[in-house]
Amino acid sequence: MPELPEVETIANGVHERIHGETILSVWTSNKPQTFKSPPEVIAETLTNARIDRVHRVGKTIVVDLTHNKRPAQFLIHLGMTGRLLVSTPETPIPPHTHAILTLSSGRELRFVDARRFGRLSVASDTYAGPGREPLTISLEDFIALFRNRKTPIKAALLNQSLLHGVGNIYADEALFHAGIRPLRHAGRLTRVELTRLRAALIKVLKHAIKLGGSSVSDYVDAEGVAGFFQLHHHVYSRTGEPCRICKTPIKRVVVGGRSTHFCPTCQK
DNA sequence: CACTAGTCCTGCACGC
DNA sequence: TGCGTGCAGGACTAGT
Repeated sequence: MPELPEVETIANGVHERIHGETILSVWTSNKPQTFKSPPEVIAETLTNARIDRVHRVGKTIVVDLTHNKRPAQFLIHLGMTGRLLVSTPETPIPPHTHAILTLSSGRELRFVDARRFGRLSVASDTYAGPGREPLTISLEDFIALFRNRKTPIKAALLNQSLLHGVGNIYADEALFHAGIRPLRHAGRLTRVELTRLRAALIKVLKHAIKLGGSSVSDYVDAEGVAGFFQLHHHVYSRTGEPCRICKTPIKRVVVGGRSTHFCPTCQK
């Protein structure tokens, strides 16, 4: 379940491996829902394009291209199980491979996605994402995002048109560190609470980026996102286990259709 | 417009 | 051991 820190680490790792290369050819699978742009448009845009930079906007990996001296972008959303692999052609093609880009070095960039929640597309304009970047939004803008919202703060944090990049894990962790219950109405949080929430969110995201950054090679080349499973969650997926601060059992509720974890003592 | 519920998809944990 | 069941969730759609 790659969220902002995972996507950023993967994008950086892929950038280091393949920037400057030219895409020689493109193969796509026949699973239509994987392709938000028509596969033939994707192939046309990518073939003979040079890869200038691989970076992240929200949860989307953005590949900046130059094609016939004009800019273009290849957008990769990993969904739940999407993986980007830089492989040699001799490496067996894993099941659920949906796109293969042959690069000028002879290697291949492969998109593999078992559950098929991932999406591939191309953009001619600069992709800006659906919302605001959690790591750079100002405090005043952050506070304004939640003003008058009646939805639970957890649901608001998952709303990508407000902040993009935050998913279920880091929403729960940020609310824990801010001491705020996930079912609180977003619009009723005080300035002080929202100030704490923004700080907590930035802290957990940056911490996760730091941990992931040291193990890039593990999951770009090899199996899945192993580097992230060692993350030290305080609440996520710890239902019934003792709170790391006060030992109260962590509770699980469903908010916005997502499982949500919190400490009934530490979070008010 | 704001918000919620349902949908997609497959691997895996779990229970008998 | 092996099978069946249910759960996981990001983003989109349809409905209130």
